[in-house]
Amino acid sequence: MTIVIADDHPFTLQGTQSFVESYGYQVIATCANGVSALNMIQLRTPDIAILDINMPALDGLDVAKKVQELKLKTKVILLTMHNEMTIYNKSKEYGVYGYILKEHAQVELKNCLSEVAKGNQYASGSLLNDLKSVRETGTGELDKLTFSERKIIELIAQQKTSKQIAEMLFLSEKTIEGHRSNIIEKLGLPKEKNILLKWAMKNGLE
Amino acid sequence: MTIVIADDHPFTLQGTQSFVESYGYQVIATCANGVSALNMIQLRTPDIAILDINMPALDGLDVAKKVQELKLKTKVILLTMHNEMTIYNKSKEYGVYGYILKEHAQVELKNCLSEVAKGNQYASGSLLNDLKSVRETGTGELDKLTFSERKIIELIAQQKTSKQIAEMLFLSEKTIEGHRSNIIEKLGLPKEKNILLKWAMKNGLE
DNA sequence: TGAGAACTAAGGGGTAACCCTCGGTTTTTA
DNA sequence: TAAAAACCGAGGGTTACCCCTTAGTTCTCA
Repeated sequence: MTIVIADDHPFTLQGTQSFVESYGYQVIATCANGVSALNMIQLRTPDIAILDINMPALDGLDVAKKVQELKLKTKVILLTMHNEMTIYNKSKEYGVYGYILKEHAQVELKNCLSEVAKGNQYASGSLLNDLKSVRETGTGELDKLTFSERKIIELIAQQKTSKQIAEMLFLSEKTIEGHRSNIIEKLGLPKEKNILLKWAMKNGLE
Repeated sequence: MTIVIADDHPFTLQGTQSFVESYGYQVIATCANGVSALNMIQLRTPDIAILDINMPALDGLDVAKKVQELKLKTKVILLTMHNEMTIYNKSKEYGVYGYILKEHAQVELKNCLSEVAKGNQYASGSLLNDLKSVRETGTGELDKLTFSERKIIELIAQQKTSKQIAEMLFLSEKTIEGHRSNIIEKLGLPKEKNILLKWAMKNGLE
């Protein structure tokens, strides 16, 4: 089984490599960014590519997308610092085989590798717990909103005022204000000034 | 020369250790968090402690502060993902010997270690360049602010209102409002509602 | 020692985000 | 078909942020 690893932090790259090799897997290349990782994957089509999500220029998710588009047989495993629901959803969309938080990476990656080696998809247990808690408190709440409400909260996240949103959607400012109140109530947010702006920015809807 | 390393990401921890050891230095302990790092430093007083800044509970900066307070002879080197001026300033305050960005950690740490081994302070060249560029474009703008202004914008980023800030600092609400205006002017921000909140959240001051 | 910066504080004015209530229309769905 | 959502809009109110000006104190530094 051949493996390519990409991470922009040299230490993490080296650490990941030596860890993977300590379990007897063969690392055929390491890359410091997404572009060279993609090149290497196209050139050598390894069995597995372990990619950091946060890389300059082309990130791990972009590479996963490209791998899918190019119909390469390489299975992608993503490593990430942050457990964000949106990234997790996208990664499923791009046919990623594994998604691992760096915090509990040691055990996870070992299990993940052996599962992926068998051809199975892998979603780590602790990851699911983490994501569950994220869903309960955070971005997953968006499901409760209607279509127009979601459209509006996106514009709020883009720093638009009610007046601007009203103009863009050809509606009255008062209508937008009404929607705002409904959104706040549905999300169970506290009664504060700019609470929607804060929420939208915190939940990375930009 | 004895070395202790602390990082909450196992791969980075392992990578840093094997890197340091490859140059013939002796790593006597590795820690997954700041608390155990501090314990280890007090117990063994190594020559050098290489600490990640972003760790849960007690971060690298906190440990550096403690080391200084306890008058330990251990020299602290900080590793960081983000190049923030405020952290750099604080690290100087706490007598930190080295401050290195993980992006160009390999060469940097090598030089840094050999310099610190000689007893010299080390500030990396590329770091200075990075910090300069940061100052010109983004978060570095904080330098333009005075001490109290910086304190206030931090609280703004923590979602505090002027009233709350006033109570916390035992000042008049009007004083805080005055500071807000000064900050906006110094940062050259446009005249919009909540512009400071937006700026602080965007620039990750939480 | 005197100018300038920083810090403190006040008054007064504008706007936007939020709150509440009340109406109406359309679409969905039980 | 009737109730239930969703959608649209209005009036009236509170509050927080921002703007402007003025002004006294303290501190630093040339």
